[in-house]
Amino acid sequence: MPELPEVEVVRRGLEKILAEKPKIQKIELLRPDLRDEMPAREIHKFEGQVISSVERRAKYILFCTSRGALLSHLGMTGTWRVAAKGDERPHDHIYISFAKGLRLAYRDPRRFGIFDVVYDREQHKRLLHLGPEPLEEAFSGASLWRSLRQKEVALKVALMDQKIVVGVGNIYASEALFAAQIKPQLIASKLSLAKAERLVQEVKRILHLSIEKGGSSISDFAQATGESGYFQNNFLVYDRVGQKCANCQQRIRSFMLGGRNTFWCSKCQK
DNA sequence: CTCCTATCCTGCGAGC
DNA sequence: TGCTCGCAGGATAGGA
Repeated sequence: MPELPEVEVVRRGLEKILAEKPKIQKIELLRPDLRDEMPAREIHKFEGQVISSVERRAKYILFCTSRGALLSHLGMTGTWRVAAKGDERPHDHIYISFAKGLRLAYRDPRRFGIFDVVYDREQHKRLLHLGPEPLEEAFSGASLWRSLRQKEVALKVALMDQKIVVGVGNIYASEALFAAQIKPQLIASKLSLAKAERLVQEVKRILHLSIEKGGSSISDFAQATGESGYFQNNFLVYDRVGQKCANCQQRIRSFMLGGRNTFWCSKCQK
């Protein structure tokens, strides 16, 4: 489900919920594994710790304490919510309990998510090889262009490669390429510097706009606070096969690229 | 190395 | 209506 905007919106929701820096009373793992086995022994060491901040790196959420952090990745279907006593649902896999009956629940039907501990952010294997944050200045047209020079894959595939830039998934890759009027199947190394500048500008604009709209609520995505997002109403190509392009009379088309459905306008995107 | 494919898992909607 | 099939926001192991 979640690409950078959705993860950032969830992070902000959790930050608000945990604003008073509560102490973790109890962590319950309702099963041993999500995508991977969870390090139960290490996770339970966080009981008694205070969550001092909720941070994000790429599509990962970090519940930070003075002794390290709990790392959460939402996979395709992961959600965090406040679950009062009695509010248990199928596919709830983790409960984190605090004082005053506050309890966070992690629910993830497909279990593609990750829950792990991080002591050294520079060393953790999931964080080690990540590319730049798209909303930071280090991610520029020039930097993207440089990192694509040797890439002989389709531009959309490269844009979704977390070593090139983090946080951009299947929806925002299609949307950004449409906005920049570049065809998804263009070989990445063939992208001109000028087009790279344009693409970076559109990636940043779209991600910012989506965060502002609360992310995209397709299927059952919701913020940690339970509200839904509205950016799905701004999709111009994603999941719009057969509908008219916003710029021309052409119908939006789709095809598989790197195993992922890819949406584009063959007239606008060159 | 780089690139591509299959795979993990459940739910849901399309089509018969 | 009820069934089967294919596909869904991600990431990675393993083969070419």
